[in-house]
Amino acid sequence: MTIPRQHRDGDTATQILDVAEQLAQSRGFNGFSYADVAAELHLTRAALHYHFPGKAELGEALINRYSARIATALESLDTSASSAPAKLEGYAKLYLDVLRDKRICLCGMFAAEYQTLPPPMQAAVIQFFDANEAWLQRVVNQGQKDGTLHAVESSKDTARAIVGGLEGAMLVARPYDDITRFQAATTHLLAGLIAKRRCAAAQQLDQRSHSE
Amino acid sequence: MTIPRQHRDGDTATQILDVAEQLAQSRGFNGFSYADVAAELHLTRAALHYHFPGKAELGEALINRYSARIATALESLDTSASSAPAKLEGYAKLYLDVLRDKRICLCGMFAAEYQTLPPPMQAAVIQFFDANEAWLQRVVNQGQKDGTLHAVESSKDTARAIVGGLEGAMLVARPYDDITRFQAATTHLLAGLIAKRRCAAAQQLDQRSHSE
DNA sequence: GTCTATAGGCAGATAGAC
DNA sequence: GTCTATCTGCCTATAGAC
Repeated sequence: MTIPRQHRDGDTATQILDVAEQLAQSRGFNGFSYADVAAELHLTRAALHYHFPGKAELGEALINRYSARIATALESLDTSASSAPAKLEGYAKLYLDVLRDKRICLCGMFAAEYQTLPPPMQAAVIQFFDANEAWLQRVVNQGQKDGTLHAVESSKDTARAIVGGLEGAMLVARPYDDITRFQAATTHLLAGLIAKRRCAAAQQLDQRSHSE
Repeated sequence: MTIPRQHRDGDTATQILDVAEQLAQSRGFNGFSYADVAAELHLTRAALHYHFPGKAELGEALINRYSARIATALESLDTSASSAPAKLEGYAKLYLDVLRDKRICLCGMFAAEYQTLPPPMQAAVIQFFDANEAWLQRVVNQGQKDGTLHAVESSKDTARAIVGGLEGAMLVARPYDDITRFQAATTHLLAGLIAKRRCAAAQQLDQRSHSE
C-alpha cells in the first residue's frame, strides 16, 4: 500500500512549519528567510513556495498551528489538573518548556514585531492572546468561587497580568539563558493569588489608603 | 558668533538617533533600514554612514543613550519620590509613557531580537537589564527595611519579576493599543508588594503547603 | 513536488565629487 | 557634512523543465 500523496505533502509542509517555527521563535519573523528554512531541509526556496505561496501565508499557518496546539494543551489541563492553582502552574510550565528550548512564545515574538506584520497575521496574534486570557479568566473565576485563589483585581485584569507577566519573563530570561529568572517571575505572579482571603482584603485596603 | 561645527554635527547625529529610536521601538532593529531614517530626515543613506559607520554602531549608540536616559530618570526618582512604593509607581510610569507613544521599551524589543544582534549590542542589552534590576532591588530592600514593602521572594527575584512583568505588559498591550492592559498588570505586580506583613507570612505558609 | 534559472527590489556599505 | 553613483549581496517571488 502506497503512502497517499496528501500524507507526503503534509509531511513536507509539517517539516517546513517545524523549522520555520523554531526560527521565528528564536530570531523573529523578520529574522529568518525562506533560504534559511530551505537550507535546513535541503530544499530550494522554490519548493517552499509550492507549499506556502508567500511568507505571509507561512506566518499565518505558523500562528494557527501554534494556537491550536496551545488550545489543546489548555483543554488537557482542564481535565488533568483539578484545582485552579494547579492549572495556573500547568500554564506556566507550558511556557517554561518553550524557554528551555531557547525560544520565546511565538506570539510574544510576533507581538514585538506586530507593526511590521501583514494584517492577517496581526489578527491571528490578537486571537491567540484573547484565547489565552479567556482560559485564564475562567480559571481565576473557578479559583475565586472555590476559595483557592484570591485576586485583588477583576478576573479579566488578573488574567491579563498573568499573560503579560509570563511573556515578559520569557523575553528577559532568554538573553541570560537562565530559566530561574522565569521561575522567579512565576512564583511572584502566583504568590499574589494563592493566599488567604484576609490577605486580599488587606491588599485592597492598603491600595486604597496608598492612592490618597 | 557662528555655531561650532561640533554642535551642528551633534545635532544631526541626535536627529538620526531620535528617528532611529522611534523606528526601533515600534518596528524592531530588523524592521527598519538606513533608508527609512534618511527619508524621514530628508538625507541620503550615505550621510547616515558619515555619522554612524554601520547599523551595528547605530544600534549600540541607541542602547547607550537610552540606558543613560533611564539611569538619569531613576536617579531623579531617588530624590523626588521618597517612599519605596512611590518609587515603584514612578518606575511603572516611565514605561507607561513609552507605551503611550505606541512604542515598547527599546531593550524589550532588542531582547526579542537578541539572537540576531551583533555581540556589542547584546552586551549593552544585558547591561540595561542589570542596571534596572539593581535599582529595583535597592528599592525593594529599602521598602522591606522601613516596612512599606513585603516581598515573598528575595529582593533580587522580586526585582526580576517586576522588570519582566512590565516588559511583558507593554509587549502585549501594544497590539491592542490599550494602556489599561498595562495598568492592570502594574496594579497586580505592586499589589502583591504593597501589603500588610501578616499577608506576606500567610502567602509563604500557603506556598509551602501547596507544593507538598 | 522539486528543481534551475531568473527577475526585480531593497539591504548595508564605500568611493569620490562638491 | 552631504551628495551621486555604484557595488555586492540577500530578499521574496515566479516561470517553466523534469
